[in-house]
Amino acid sequence: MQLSENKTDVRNKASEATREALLASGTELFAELGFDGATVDHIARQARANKAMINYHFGGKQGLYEAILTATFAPSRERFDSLRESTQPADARLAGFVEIFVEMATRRPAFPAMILREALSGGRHISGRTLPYFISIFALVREIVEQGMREGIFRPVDPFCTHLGLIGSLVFFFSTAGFRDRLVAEGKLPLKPPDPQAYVRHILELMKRGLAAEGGL
Amino acid sequence: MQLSENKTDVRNKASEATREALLASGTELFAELGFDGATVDHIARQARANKAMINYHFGGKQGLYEAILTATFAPSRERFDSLRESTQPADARLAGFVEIFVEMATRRPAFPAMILREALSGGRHISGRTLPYFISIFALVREIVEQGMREGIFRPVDPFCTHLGLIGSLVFFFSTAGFRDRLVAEGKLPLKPPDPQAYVRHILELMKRGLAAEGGL
DNA sequence: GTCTATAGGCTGATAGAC
DNA sequence: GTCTATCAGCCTATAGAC
Repeated sequence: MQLSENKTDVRNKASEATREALLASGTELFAELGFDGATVDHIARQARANKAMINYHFGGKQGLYEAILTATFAPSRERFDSLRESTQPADARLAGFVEIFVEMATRRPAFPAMILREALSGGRHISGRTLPYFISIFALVREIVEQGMREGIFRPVDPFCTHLGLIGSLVFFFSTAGFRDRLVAEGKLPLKPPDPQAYVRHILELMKRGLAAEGGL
Repeated sequence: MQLSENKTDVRNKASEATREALLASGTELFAELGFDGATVDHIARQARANKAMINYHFGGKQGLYEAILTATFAPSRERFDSLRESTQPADARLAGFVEIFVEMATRRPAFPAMILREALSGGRHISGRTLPYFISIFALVREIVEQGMREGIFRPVDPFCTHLGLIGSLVFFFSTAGFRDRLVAEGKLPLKPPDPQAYVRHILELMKRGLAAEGGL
């Protein structure tokens, strides 16, 4: 009995390992090459797994893609939910949102590029059930801005514009980091690009000053 | 003689027409589906042209792609060059840059998505000669910010961060406009998204307040 | 669970008639 | 310049051995 369990454990672990390897290489290659650009052959080779394993574990290329999207969002879902119910002032909540986003982008560097590609192609590869979830997370910024205006911390601004401006500058920075690194490595970009922390500090300072209520300075 | 010339004219015009049609449908489909996602068959069909014409006019799919990138930038190239040599104060030049960018994005709505996709995939589909040109245009923002700091109009900020934040929020907004429109049309987004003019005004105001020198208010 | 071999479809490109 | 017909190559997915 114990032996049998151990044997199953080992098998599960091995199975789990190839599953994770496929998720990892898939994330990287989908982000860099897009859904059509990344081939299952390439993904499997990079994961040192067999091509057929993508079918076995995820039911196909499309299944792997969706599994990656949900697997990446899932760990931060709780943090977003608790932020949504937080009673902090608006500026602290806004900083909290950025913090969670940066943490996600740091843990899975390829993720910003994937959601951006999804937005570019009109959510073509996301299932109908997954889409509202993404929208609700990003709408959180909008809610926070509205709260800040009610509290008198922020000047009157369009919440949707503010939302898009913040998300845009964050997603753009993290999704194109690889490109900048490549340009620097090839000597095509003479300047050293900013590191993520410095960039985030810059954006938060810009938002703080740019959104501040007139009397609040 | 005259007859012969007319005949040539007609032929040239017809040829020019299919060329333009291929450029137009290519721009749209590359932006929406990416380089690998858009097939030459699909592009030719949408242009009501023959598949083989892509080879004849542009020497292949790759040739069409590069022709689109240069053809879109070319009309604005002079305006960027004159802005580079302008002696206006930094804040006016920054607004001028945004104006040219918005004009480009309005005339060719699919263009922001194309350059963004290019950045995501590390400039894989741009030839080595075209790349520096893109970089120099976007570096213009950095130069303007540095000028503003020298003039004392802007507070001390990292020019590269400012550059990335502005470009990011603009490119993101225009490249994902189609996605937002689709969500609204399908009733998945309850709010009406901002129109481009309102968004640009918002961003310029945010930058103006966010970058203002301490004593300058 | 993992592998190999292969099916079946689609892709970009071109040769050759008009 | 434009078209049709066709090619070779690559893609995803799967059947079947282990």
